[in-house]
Amino acid sequence: MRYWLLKSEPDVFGIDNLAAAPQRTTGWEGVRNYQARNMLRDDFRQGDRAFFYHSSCAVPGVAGVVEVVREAYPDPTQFDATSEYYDAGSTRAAPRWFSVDVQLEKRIEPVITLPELREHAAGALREMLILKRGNRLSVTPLTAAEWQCIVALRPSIASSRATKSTAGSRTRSKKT
DNA sequence: GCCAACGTTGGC
DNA sequence: GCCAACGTTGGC
Repeated sequence: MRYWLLKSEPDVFGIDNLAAAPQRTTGWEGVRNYQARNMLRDDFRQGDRAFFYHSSCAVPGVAGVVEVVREAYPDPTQFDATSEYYDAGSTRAAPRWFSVDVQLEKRIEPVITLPELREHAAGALREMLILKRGNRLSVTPLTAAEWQCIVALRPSIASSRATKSTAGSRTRSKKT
């Protein structure tokens, strides 16, 4: 199982929207960056977990934990001429963009803020992409160690579900 | 609103 | 294939 961080602007779609969605599940649509696309399409697996991160807002930070409940399928918005994500250059026969479905597992309250994450920028989160200058990728991988570090910042997260054993699992760090 | 950083585009 | 211009992202 792998770990991820998914960025979203709460003004567009935030943790409140996800909590209110049917089955607390949403398609992760609108990703239009090839590096991010490749991860969604090739690397996301059912059962992977991700942090839901609020960006471009008053309090940037980690607002929830989600689980990947459906692996990659063509992002429907690329075919919708009325969507801001429409891509006239993509076809159903050879779709260019992909989505996965994620389900809200647990809100994180209060949000783990960016300054709080930065407190660990010299330690456990030293390689965390989102803390690096200029990183703009909306989909980034996390190592198991990074995930554990962040989870440990809010003891309430651990109690959200029966702890799955992660013994023996490995998280591959991906070149980006 | 500012600005740094990055990805994409397009001329050559 | 180079690279400057441009648009976007995202924190502040």
